[in-house]
Amino acid sequence: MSADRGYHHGDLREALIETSFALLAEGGLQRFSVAAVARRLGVSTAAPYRHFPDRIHLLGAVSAAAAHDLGAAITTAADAAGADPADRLAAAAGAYVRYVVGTGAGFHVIYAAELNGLPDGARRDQTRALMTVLLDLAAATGCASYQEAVQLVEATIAVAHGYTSLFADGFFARKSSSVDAIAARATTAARALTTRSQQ
Amino acid sequence: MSADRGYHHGDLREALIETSFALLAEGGLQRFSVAAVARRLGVSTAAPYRHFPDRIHLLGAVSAAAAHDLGAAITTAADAAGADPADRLAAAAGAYVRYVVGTGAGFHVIYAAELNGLPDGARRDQTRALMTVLLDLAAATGCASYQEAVQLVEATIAVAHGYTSLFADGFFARKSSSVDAIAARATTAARALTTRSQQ
DNA sequence: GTCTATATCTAGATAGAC
DNA sequence: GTCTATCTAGATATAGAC
Repeated sequence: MSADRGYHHGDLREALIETSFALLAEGGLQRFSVAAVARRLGVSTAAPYRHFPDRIHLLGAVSAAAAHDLGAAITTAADAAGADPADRLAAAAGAYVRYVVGTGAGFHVIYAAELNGLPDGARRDQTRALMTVLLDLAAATGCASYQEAVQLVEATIAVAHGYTSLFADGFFARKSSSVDAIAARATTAARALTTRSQQ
Repeated sequence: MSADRGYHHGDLREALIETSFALLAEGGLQRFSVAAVARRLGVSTAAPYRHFPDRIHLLGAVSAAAAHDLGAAITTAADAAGADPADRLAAAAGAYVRYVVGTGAGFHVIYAAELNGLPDGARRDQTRALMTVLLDLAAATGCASYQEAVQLVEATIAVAHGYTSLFADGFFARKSSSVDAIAARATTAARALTTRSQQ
């Protein structure tokens, strides 16, 4: 989902997906529009409809690509974090922040309710793989049950998504606003989720 | 911001604010529109403009009311949580989830970037008061500095906002989807943020 | 203070020319 | 495969009647 593409007039389909990421990163789903993507690429507003039947299918393709790339980013970050399972899961939160601030495509896009009816096999495979990556990281920390692993994943993503979303809304003070600073805080907060309670 | 209002034809201004909350709770900022609020109240789409010069000023009034009510909800929850400062701050996360799921008006609305230019004194006072409530709760846990308290507030809100926002996007499985269940998990996760690390 | 009517804008989506 | 042109729909906002 990130490899060898010719540029539009060559591969408009791939260019539409890439430019969708750029638009999402700048203005969120709020300001995303098929027309804006087309304008950004210098093609007519009708052109995208040769490649995607409607807006939802374009977002579905973005969702699939994001699930794939985010899963890869998380795996890479976990491996870089070393052997401790709790550190590896916490690193996933930091990777989430960095990926989503850069692309605008977090879980609110990947798992958007409006995509639920889409019979998109590629997307289904990528989202399942992403969830498997997360559940494996959570299970490795010593969860007693599948249910517990699910809830640990939810908590980790909630922390990461919360930081990302407040950051995107411009909530954090200027001086604390570097992506890396926010990612580091998300990692620290996520790490606390697996620390055995000991007051 | 929640007391004695006659109904529209009596107090349309107040009714517009209340109905804005209902719309935000149902569809988020995404689907909020002045026209939809008017329709819901059975008045013409022009009527709101007799009370607010434009959409932004209506959202500003919503922001002020939300900051006030959320601050009150957090104070109440903290007091109900008892004397332990860490429990009191964690309770704020649970109160945030319950309030924002019910009203749709979280920090992304209260501190929305599009409201930054608004010279709205009431809103400024309410948002400052809300932040003071949170900083006091954080400081009481034994923060070494103002900066540390700010970051603890940020982490607590990030957790709460993350849960809320994933919940609103329909991410959680059906069976785990009661507001109270999500609020409880947010409280637990927030509580972990102040637990002294001890592996 | 509210209504009807309207002007303007933007988005989604389609038809038909090239 | 892309363009021009166009239709529809919904939103913001204003003007003027009542």
